Amino acid sequence: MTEGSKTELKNAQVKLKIKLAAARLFQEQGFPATSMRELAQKVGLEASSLYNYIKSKDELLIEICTQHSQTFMRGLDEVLDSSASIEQKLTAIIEQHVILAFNDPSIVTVFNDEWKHLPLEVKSEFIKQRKHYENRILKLLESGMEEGTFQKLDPKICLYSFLSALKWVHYGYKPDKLDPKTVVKQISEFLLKGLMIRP
Amino acid sequence: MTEGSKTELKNAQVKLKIKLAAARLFQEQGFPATSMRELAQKVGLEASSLYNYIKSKDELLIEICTQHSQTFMRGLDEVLDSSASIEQKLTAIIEQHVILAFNDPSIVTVFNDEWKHLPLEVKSEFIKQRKHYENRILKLLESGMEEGTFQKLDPKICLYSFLSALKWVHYGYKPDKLDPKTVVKQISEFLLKGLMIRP
DNA sequence: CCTACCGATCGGTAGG
DNA sequence: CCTACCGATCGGTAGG
Repeated sequence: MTEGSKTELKNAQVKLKIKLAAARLFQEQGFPATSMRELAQKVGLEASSLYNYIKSKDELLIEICTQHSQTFMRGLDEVLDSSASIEQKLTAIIEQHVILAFNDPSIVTVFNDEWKHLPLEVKSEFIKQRKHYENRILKLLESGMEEGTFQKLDPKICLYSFLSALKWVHYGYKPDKLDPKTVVKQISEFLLKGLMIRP
Repeated sequence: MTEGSKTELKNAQVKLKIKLAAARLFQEQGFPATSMRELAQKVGLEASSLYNYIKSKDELLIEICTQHSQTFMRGLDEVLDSSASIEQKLTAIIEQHVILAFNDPSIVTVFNDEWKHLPLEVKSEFIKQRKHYENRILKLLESGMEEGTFQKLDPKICLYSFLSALKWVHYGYKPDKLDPKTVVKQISEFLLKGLMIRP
């Protein structure tokens, strides 16, 4: 390993540290309300020194959002390409969301709430990706309705309600120390079988 | 009617106009990213003139959030005090959320997403109110489980999933021109009976 | 309701 | 990696 690549490695580590601190601040205060001075303080640098590791404040948001977007996409590929039943696939999608929300709550929050502050160009690409992601799950719901596994309801309303229902795990109020596995099981039961008791 | 009260009436109208424009901007860009210059332009004034009608930028956010909080609370009182069955009460809560989201999407979005920018004092009161609101619905879920209407699941997970599932109606992507009544019916079916078909 | 303006803070750069 | 600093913009006020 040359001296040069060692430096690059170190730089990448510092950049990662900056990115994680940024995710936490963006989560707590939102992207526009977070200043580079504040971020610098969190990682023990002066504001101007940050620019040795990153290009701009925007870059941080872009990398957080797009990396997470790719993680989601890859996870969805894996689930949909499997030979599992439709019901199993849907449970796997729930599991994927919950585990990501447990592991990286800050990043998931930024991904969910702060994408609207992306620069215009990147934002429209982000929306396109998300639309694509949603459409693939929509197809899954529709085929489940066709094959008689799922109730015949408005697929889009189901889709949005389904995805929204998963969007609380990453927030502060984790119910009393529940482990991810239990949460997955309970949410799956709630979404697949409904609140009302079965006759 | 005196001249003075006429002026007050006019002032109140302008203030309302400012508040609605603010809600729309806060929704689109978030509270910190919205400038008073921008808001002034939307209502056809100079930035400094806004301060004849409002005290501060914070005041706008405070009034939007607390007014909506009170609307929610009053609606919940009405539902819970009625003699309806638990199932009917839950449907009525869904209906309340959906109708508010259809009528005032901007205000609902600000209420949901921008409350974290409230001044510290007001914010903790806001969180307290919301907690109270959540607890009353939690009790409803728990009593439904006890009396055998609802599945016995973790009540808090149900509560959060239930409330989250209602949080997409106010966003841009209204599925193709659906009317509120249909949305209420579909969401209720989805949440109460679940995705899987009944045996 | 506007013009003129304030101090503070922003993201980011130059230069070393 | 820091000191020193830039132009731009912020929320808000004075005074009329």
